[in-house]
Amino acid sequence: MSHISSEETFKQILDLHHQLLSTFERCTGISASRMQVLFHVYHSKEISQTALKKLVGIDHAAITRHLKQLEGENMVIRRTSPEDNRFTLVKLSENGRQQIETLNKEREQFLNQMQLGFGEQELKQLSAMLQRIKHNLVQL
Amino acid sequence: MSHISSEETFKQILDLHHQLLSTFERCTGISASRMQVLFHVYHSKEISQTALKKLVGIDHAAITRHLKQLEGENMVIRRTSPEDNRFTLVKLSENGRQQIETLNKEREQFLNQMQLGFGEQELKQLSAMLQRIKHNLVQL
DNA sequence: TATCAATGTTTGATGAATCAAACATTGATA
DNA sequence: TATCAATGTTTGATTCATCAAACATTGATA
Repeated sequence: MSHISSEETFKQILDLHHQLLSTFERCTGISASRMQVLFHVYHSKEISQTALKKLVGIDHAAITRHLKQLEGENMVIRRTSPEDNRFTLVKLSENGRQQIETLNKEREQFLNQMQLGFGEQELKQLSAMLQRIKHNLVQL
Repeated sequence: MSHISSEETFKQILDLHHQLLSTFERCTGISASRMQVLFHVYHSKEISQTALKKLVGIDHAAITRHLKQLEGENMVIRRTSPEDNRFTLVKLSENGRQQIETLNKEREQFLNQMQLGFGEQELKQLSAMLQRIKHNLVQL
């Protein structure tokens, strides 16, 4: 039945989301969004918090909280931009640079296992379907 | 690139999850999990909290919290089972029965819009893919 | 020079889930 | 009858995100 089917899809996405996050954290020892923050800081050398918010896709307040905690754990260094004091710039600390190697490997392992058995075509197809659902929601 | 692709899928699921929950709440005025609780209570006439936890797929502590709030809003009635005092049974209140009609319509509308343009075959295919990803995670 | 709108960040509050511990109840067992 | 393991529920604490408000900074404008 069509209704059961769409409810099923909805539940599956919610459930998968939960599985993804908890499995990611179990495998890497760090939450997915915090890893995403570190990942982008690593790739950007130095980046502003507002740019991070756009890349990671979470609220600026959450970005600040994550970074302050990572700063406290000596993973990143933050400084106010001399060019514009509104901007807080972030880069990996020495300790952070050392730990990012392991974290990236674990992250990659997780992502590889997640898509195991999927061909490029299937991933594109899945991506397209998820995009269509998102587009449908915009109409509401 | 394969790695970019799998990261993309991951981000898409996280993003879609967020869009689904916030759009659902905007359309119905109630959170998705709370609606799920009401939906199952409605369909079961009377049900235990522990059965609800299994159907809705969230923690027993969260179930208790949702139900106590719904009880406070006069949506449900809870009682200890005379057969076994460990079980708390839940059913819709009179007020709840009246409101569930509207909520169900809004929920159905949301689900119909979510899957607009999807054929049965495509939904099955999407479902299968999400299932495969979940299965992959179990291996970690 | 003072004022204004916009931007970026920080902090408090809130909602929802999980985790853990505490408590009550049940049925089995010695 | 007392003890035990298992089950169900409740509550406190925690995590993470969003929302809102407050604050600092910037560049434009009068």
